[in-house]
Amino acid sequence: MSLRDYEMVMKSVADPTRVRILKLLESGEMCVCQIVAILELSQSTISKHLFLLKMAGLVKERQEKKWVHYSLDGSEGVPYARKMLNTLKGWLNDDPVIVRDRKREALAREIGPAEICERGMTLPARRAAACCPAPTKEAVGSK
Amino acid sequence: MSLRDYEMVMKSVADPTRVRILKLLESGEMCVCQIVAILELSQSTISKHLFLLKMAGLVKERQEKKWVHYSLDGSEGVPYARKMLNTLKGWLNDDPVIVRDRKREALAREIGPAEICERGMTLPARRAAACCPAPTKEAVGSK
DNA sequence: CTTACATATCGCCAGTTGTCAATTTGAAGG
DNA sequence: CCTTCAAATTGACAACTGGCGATATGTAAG
Repeated sequence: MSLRDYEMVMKSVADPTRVRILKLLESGEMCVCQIVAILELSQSTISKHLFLLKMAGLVKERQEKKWVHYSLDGSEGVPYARKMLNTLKGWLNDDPVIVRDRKREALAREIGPAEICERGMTLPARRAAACCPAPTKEAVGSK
Repeated sequence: MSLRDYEMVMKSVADPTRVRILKLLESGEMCVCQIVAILELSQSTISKHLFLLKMAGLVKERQEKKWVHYSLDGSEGVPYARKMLNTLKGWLNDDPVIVRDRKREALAREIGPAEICERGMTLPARRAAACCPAPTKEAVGSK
């Protein structure tokens, strides 16, 4: 609750990659492999960032089967983290990078961790608009 | 208003030295030499930090005679800065480092920029509690 | 016990950051 | 014009940071 804690929280949220992760988790918990696939950074890099976010009290983890799911924390006892998570929810929502991440996030949530891991932690091309067995429409040319 | 601006503001407030400066300015504008004297860092270091804070929209400057006075900015148009300055006002007020700075700040405001600069940007010893000629003994243990 | 696999950790490298000493800038006064 | 002096700028250097590949860890399955 002193300068040290403050610094850890603020340095955590000041990094662009970490804030991207936090923005992803705003809509619910997420598997490590999903985050890797969305952000297109190496698995070790994401893992390190998640560790720092956890240390700062910004995220917490939950293990299920062989996947680890992260979600926003901001519990009592970490007032700086709590406040910043809340503030962040109203920020950056129309930033181009965040918007792009959100599109990939939607895709990642659709297909789930299992398939993402099978694909080597990648998303299936960039068909955010229309996809594989496009049931009714042939809206392929949109964007 | 995008990730870039966000990053500049957040990295600015994440640094311990810069947050100490911001906390000093909460009680009013302050001359560069006063900040140097209070924080006991080199003049060039303080100057660089002030530059970064200014770039982020967190402080503004005002020239008077041969001194430059800095004060909190947080005007419209820099929403991140504005919000963070406000949030900061409620934070760190009982942190030991900040408390110590505040004591030295009081002294620096008493004697003013002119005398501080004459003294080579230093404060007259630490008589915040009791000092040099320690007149009576009872005031020492107040803390 | 061994294999497979998702995640964590380690070691390394390049780029950034915070600090200081030294110098430059620029305004006020002689 | 020249001096003075507060503040800004520059250059150097050590420390820290964010990225990656390689390896270790731990869990689930065979």
